[in-house]
Amino acid sequence: MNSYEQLLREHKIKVTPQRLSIVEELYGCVHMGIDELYMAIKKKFPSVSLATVYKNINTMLDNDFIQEIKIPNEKSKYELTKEAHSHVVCQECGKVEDIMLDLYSLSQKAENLTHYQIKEEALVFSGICPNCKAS
Amino acid sequence: MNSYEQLLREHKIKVTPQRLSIVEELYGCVHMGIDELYMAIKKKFPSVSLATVYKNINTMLDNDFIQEIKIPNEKSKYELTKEAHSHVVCQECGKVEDIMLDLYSLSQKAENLTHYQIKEEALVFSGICPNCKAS
DNA sequence: TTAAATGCAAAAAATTTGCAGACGT
DNA sequence: ACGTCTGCAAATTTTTTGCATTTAA
Repeated sequence: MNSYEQLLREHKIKVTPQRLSIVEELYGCVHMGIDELYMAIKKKFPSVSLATVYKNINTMLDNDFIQEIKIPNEKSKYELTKEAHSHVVCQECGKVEDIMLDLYSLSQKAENLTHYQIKEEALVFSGICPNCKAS
Repeated sequence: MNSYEQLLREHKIKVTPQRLSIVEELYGCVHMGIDELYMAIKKKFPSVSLATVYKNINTMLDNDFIQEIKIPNEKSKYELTKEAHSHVVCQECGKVEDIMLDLYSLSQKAENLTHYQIKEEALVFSGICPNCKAS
């Protein structure tokens, strides 16, 4: 049993070839949108249906196996769930990168200012990546 | 000429009753989704069409008159453009509040870590608002 | 007067659902 | 064997577009 299977089982998600393809695609800090994912999977798995991708994305979201990243002015992308982190997205090419930042004190400030009980934070920086800066 | 008209003109947006309704609804740190907005406007303006609301939202986004707020697990809401700020959203009732936080040093860190040139930041805290905590 | 906005209906895009057959456990 | 997943098609939902008419400047 390979590690992708293991990952799925740990989240109580039944292992199917289609689901394994999704994990393969997203493994290793990869961020993809539904269409990207669909087309990528279709290459190795031509019979896959878009509906199946949607269903599996929803299952995986429900089981906290993947996360949706909502990006200003762009469509959402998805990633495998890992420790909380923030994102940097390139406004030119759309590339997304993970970034570890300590948001604790900000979160504290937010609680003090609003009296909400803060449970999570979503932080997305937008800018220009080194590649796009060069060209 | 009232202040809503003025606001629109400052952003080079032609003044129409439908657009004035949108401004009235959003004025004063109000955050609303498309449907909410549509239904609110329909009350004072029964003939308004959903297509018009979409078109106007898009025009206003293009002209930087309003901003879209992408919220985890929820539909987007819109607000009048003002100085950069962050948001706190209640996971129970969906209420959104503005919050001023200094993200400068975080943004610097993000630049140092990723070598992106950061242009903007979107920060949304999710939690439970004081009202919902009480009940 | 002229370009742009409106409302409607239709079209397109995005997402979900129902179901028969296939598959995982 | 049982319940779940898949693929397909159809149904919804969301958003955009085309066009005739009205309206703002």
